[in-house]
Amino acid sequence: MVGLDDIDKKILKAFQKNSRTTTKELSVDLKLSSTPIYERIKRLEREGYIKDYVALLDRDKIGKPMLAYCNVLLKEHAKPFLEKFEKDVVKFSEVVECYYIAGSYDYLLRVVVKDIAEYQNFLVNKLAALDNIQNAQSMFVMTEVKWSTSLPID
Amino acid sequence: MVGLDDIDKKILKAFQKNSRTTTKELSVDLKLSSTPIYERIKRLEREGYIKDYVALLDRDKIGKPMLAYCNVLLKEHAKPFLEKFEKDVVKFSEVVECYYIAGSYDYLLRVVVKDIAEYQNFLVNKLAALDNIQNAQSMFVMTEVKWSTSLPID
DNA sequence: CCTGAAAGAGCAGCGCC
DNA sequence: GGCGCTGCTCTTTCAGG
Repeated sequence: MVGLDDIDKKILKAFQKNSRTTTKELSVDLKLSSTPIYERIKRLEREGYIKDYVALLDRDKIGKPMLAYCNVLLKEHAKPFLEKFEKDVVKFSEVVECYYIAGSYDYLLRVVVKDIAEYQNFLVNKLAALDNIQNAQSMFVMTEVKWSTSLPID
Repeated sequence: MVGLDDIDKKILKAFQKNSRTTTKELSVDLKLSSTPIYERIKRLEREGYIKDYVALLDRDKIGKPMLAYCNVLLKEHAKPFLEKFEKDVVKFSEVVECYYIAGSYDYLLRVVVKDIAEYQNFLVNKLAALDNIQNAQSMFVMTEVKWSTSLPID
């Protein structure tokens, strides 16, 4: 992590928790005026340390309380088959994350749905409807013990 | 998802993509003045639809390019054992997410680290150092095919 | 539940150290 | 690098339909 001093790191840590933190607040905490804070933030955005500012919503509140992870094993593993699967799977709105993984399966999906019926519909009519699916194993989340978009900053 | 009309949903969708969207921009898109937009946003915050505003950072840039999911199986499954494990695991800064799951394992962890060495240190000196760990199976992410904090809003 | 205006707060640019 | 000033934009409030 070359190119970041302690002040940059503190700005990033603060923004990971709450991106509405004002330059004024930061300038008090970090004992600087707001100009250098402002310029550091702009630099962090420009150089790509900060990718996005987003609102995090409550799954229960917006009617998608069910969360599952789904391990997918393909039949064919040549590159065109992987690309086809990836192209198809990213289109499903239920799939909010998809990873190509090393391990006993090929892909890991994070799937957000309303209920069991919607999950089953996803599995049967969408995922399994793709060709090249060998096997899909679902892990239903019972408890979200920890969830954070904050990355560790040493 | 009772209690949300189309305008609310559009605000939430916009904010999931970019929380810096101004009430002014929204007021143009949604053909309203900024007052109702503002009041709707405040209501969505107050009622908990919007949980947080955060900055999303680039893992590579901040020096944590390696991502793994780790399935954990415990030895003992009585409630006090689960609670003990959860209490311990949330303390690890590498573990950014932890789910109690139904399936062949007990927990699924999202682990963010610098490299293999840091992962091994996590696995051997932190996770396996807890008592009650029966087995831990790692899935290393090779490609992040899709990643989004945006939830589907019907 | 909305509009429009007006005050308040924070951002962004500039000259100087 | 950082400071302080200044204009500008967006947020927030409020009177009125």
